[in-house]
Amino acid sequence: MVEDNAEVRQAVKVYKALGEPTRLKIALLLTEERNLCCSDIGNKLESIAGSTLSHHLKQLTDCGLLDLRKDGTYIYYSVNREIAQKYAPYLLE
Amino acid sequence: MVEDNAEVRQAVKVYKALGEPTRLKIALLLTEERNLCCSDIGNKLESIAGSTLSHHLKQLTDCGLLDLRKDGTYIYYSVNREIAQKYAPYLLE
DNA sequence: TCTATATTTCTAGAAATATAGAAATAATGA
DNA sequence: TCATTATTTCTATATTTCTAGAAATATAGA
Repeated sequence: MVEDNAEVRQAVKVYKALGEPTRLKIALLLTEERNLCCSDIGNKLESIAGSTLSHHLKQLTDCGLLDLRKDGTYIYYSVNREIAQKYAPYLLE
Repeated sequence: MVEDNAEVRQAVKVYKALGEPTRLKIALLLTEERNLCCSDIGNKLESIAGSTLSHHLKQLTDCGLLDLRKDGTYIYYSVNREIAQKYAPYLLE
């Protein structure tokens, strides 16, 4: 029987986060270019409300796939390569 | 900019399929044990309606993650290792 | 302090998804 | 043919998710 442990629960969260077009694009974007802030990301996507973007970034960080670094008013995001490597190395190709 | 090509769309589908606890468990189950039929899978999960299981299996096969082989009344499922390897090798560990 | 900018939280509507019962379809064997 | 079993499709309902506007919070600089 398949266990329902913390690792499986994290896997579900990671895959749920990546299973949405905008979020997968954000993840791919951040593997190409590290340390983008929220508004940089918004500018690279087409017409997305800040609140929507914030919602997506929260899911990507909550599952551990993105790390963030605060610098003044800005928050810079990058892909956590360990988590990406574990669950979705496709992102890193 | 991140392209919105067929590969990215398949990735979204695969991750969406895996981003739900029951479906991830089914995928993990089928990497442990190949060629289970619908009702075998149902018996290994706790209390799930046949129609619900059918719905989940459809998503897993539609995205290419599961292969199926019909034999009489039964349909045997197994993980497509190429797709799993590409998008979620975590399944194969 | 005042202003501007970045980001989040709150809220709500619209769309998508999960679930299961009932009916339908398909295949087998008596 | 009839009964049985496996699976899917149809339908409805409950829940979740996506989206964005408005308001709130946080930081920096004038």
